[in-house]
Order: sequence, then structure tokens, then C-alpha cells
Amino acid sequence: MRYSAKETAEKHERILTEAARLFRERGFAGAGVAEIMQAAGLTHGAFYAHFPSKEALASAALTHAFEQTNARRQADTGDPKQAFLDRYLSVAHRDRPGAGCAIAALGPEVARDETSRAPFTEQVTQMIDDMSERFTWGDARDAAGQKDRSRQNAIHLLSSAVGALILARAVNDPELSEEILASVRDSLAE
Amino acid sequence: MRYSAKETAEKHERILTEAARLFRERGFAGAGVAEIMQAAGLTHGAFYAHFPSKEALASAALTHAFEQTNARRQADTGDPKQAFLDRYLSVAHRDRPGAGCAIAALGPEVARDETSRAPFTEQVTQMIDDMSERFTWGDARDAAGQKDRSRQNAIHLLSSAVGALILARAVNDPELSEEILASVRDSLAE
DNA sequence: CTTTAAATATGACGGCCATCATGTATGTTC
DNA sequence: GAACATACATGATGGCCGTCATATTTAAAG
Repeated sequence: MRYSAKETAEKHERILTEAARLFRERGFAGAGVAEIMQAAGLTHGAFYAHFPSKEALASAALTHAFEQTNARRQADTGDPKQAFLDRYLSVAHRDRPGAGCAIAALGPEVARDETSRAPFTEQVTQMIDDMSERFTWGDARDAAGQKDRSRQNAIHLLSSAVGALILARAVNDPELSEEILASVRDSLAE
Repeated sequence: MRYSAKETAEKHERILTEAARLFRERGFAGAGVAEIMQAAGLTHGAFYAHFPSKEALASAALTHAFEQTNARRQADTGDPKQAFLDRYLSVAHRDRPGAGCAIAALGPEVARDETSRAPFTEQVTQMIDDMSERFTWGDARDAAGQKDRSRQNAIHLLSSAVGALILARAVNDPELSEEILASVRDSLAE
């Protein structure tokens, strides 16, 4: 049967949302089309009415995941940098990859999937620009070098956070895992 | 036919080596048993004479990859920290994941594969201990806090390097990719 | 109101992949 | 030297997965 435009749009959104979650939880290769469609409350056959291929879905879901976490970052109160660090390097974030950073969940897989590299690059560029502008960086220098320094700091902070989260998730030992989160949090807050 | 113990051991080693390479290049899910065996010069059926399952191979290949890169780190000359940064955050390392750091290539997948988490943890623990001891850290404090501070610094450095390499690989734009490597290299060398 | 187009469910197809079965030849062991 | 054990190749099997075909139903278009 044919459904109303509103209904269809809602289902499209559900597919995207569930895909963004499942891909982050299990990886692009680990989450199947049928599983995603079932999570969205549909059957597998309907998929190709919404996306031309799984690859295209991966690309769209990646952007969707970034937008979700971007919105959270924009909604932070208080010192933006500290708020980011506290949230990103938390046990809660470590334990819920499906709702968290797409870089930490899918980075290496994106590197191997040519189609998703473009949206990934766009989102990372935005993140770096945003953090570079909005975060306050301790080491003020001359006005000329200020901007470049902020950018370098933002890149370093993002890299550190991503690496720490990946390590904290992969490691088996809860003590070590929390030590990693705390160490990088402390190092970056200085 | 039955082969000599020496021959068999060599083939076993070849399987491990090719698996360590292919898994880093394509991920655990992306590299198949048949492809690995072919790369090792054998057919797929012989696999189960060497490993009980693909999962067991993944675990063993992960350790093998760590040992390969550990050996390179131990062989570095000059300032160990600087040598590590120069090598780890190089374009050459970025472009050859199959010969590079297992954390950056497989970290998120390890987090989802319970079997490989134990060897991963062991290797990361060793890396942190080694870097904590052998690298020279600029900010000398009181002797009491010295050890903990080295450890925190080592964890931060490793996290930053891993995150930067993953970002540099996933990003589409060569300029941005090299900027990420250079930024984190400069930040950590200070 | 009629016609058209589209979103969905069901089901099928083909390919890939991990694993296992079997036969065989040959080191290894006693 | 005879019996045994084993590493290998070939081939089969069963399952999963992405994609497509078809029928159905109904919103949308005219």
C-alpha cells in the first residue's frame, strides 16, 4: 500500500536513526540491512524504497550520527571545552557507543570505505572549526599566531579524545579503562 | 602428505603474518579465511590444521601485529619519544595500515570481539609501561609524583597518536590529513 | 472519479564465507 | 621397516546477507 508523505518521512528517519545506532554498535560490516529494517519496524524488502544501497545508507547514517552528537555539543552549558571533555571521556560514553562519537566507533572502517570518507571529512572539518573557535585555549600568544594555535590545539584535543575512547573501549581491564579516560581528561584540562 | 616440522612451522608463521597484515588492511570482518590462506600460499582447507577458528586466528594475529611494531619501537635510535612520534605520525605509516599500529587499525573492532580483548589489553599495558619508562618527559616534578605523571603522559601520548592516525586515515582531504599528523606531532613534541 | 505512482511485505536468488568431511601422501615414531 | 599421525588439497554444506521481483494497497495527481 502507499503511505502518506508524513508517514514515509517518519519511517525514513527511523531507518536512519536505527542505522546510525547499529552501525556504531556493530560496525558497518557487522550490522545487516534486515536487522536495521527490523529495528525500524519494517521488513527488509522496503529498504530499497528508501536507499539505493547499503553503502548509501552507511554514508547517510554516518552524517546522521555526527549531527546527533554535534547537537549535544552545541547544547552544552558552561565552559564548552570542559563540558566536552567530561562528556566525551566519561564511562557512560564509553559504554554506549551506539549513541556516541562516530569517529571512535567507525573511524578505521570509514578509512576503508571510499563512499563514506567525504561526509566524514566534512563533519570532522566542522568539528575542528567549531572547537577551534568556541573552546578557550590556555596558552595565549601573539594575535597573529593565535588562530593557528587554536586550530592545532583543537586537532590535538580531538585526536586525544578519540584515541582515549577507543583504547578505553577495547581494553579488558576496567581499572585500566578508567585510568585511560581520567589520564587524558586530566592532561587536556590543564 | 605430511610435512616436516620445520616446514609446518614456517607455514604457520606465514599464515600469522599474512593474517596480521590483511586484518589490519581490511578489518577482522573484511578479511576472509580463504584470502588469508591464499596469501600464505595454501588453500583454505588447511586452515583448521593450524587454528581452531577464525576468531582464534584474529586473536593470535593481533598479538603478532603488536610484536611486529613493538620490535620496531625497540630498535629506534636517538630520543625514543621523538623517534616514535616521527614514525607513528608519518605519511608512510598512514598509508600502510597493514604494516602499522594494530590499535589504530583494529581498535573499535577489538572492542566488539570479546576474544581479542585480552591479548589487546596485555599488549597495550606493555606499551604504556614501556613508553612510560623509556620516554623522557619534559615536566619533571617531585620524585613522588614522577612515576604517576610519566604514566599519565604516556597514556596521553599514545591516545593522541592513535586518534590522530585514525583521523588522518579516514579523512578525504590530503591537506587536512597531513595537518592532523603535523599538529599532533608538534603538540606532543613540545 | 480515474489513473498513476509509490511504499510495503513476502519471497526468492546468487554470492560469499566459515567450517567440516574425506582422501592422500609422507614425516615421525616405535 | 611398519604403523601411525598429520598437514594438506579438494570439495561440500549450511548459513547469512545484499539485492531484486512481484503483488498489494492506497495516497496523490489530474
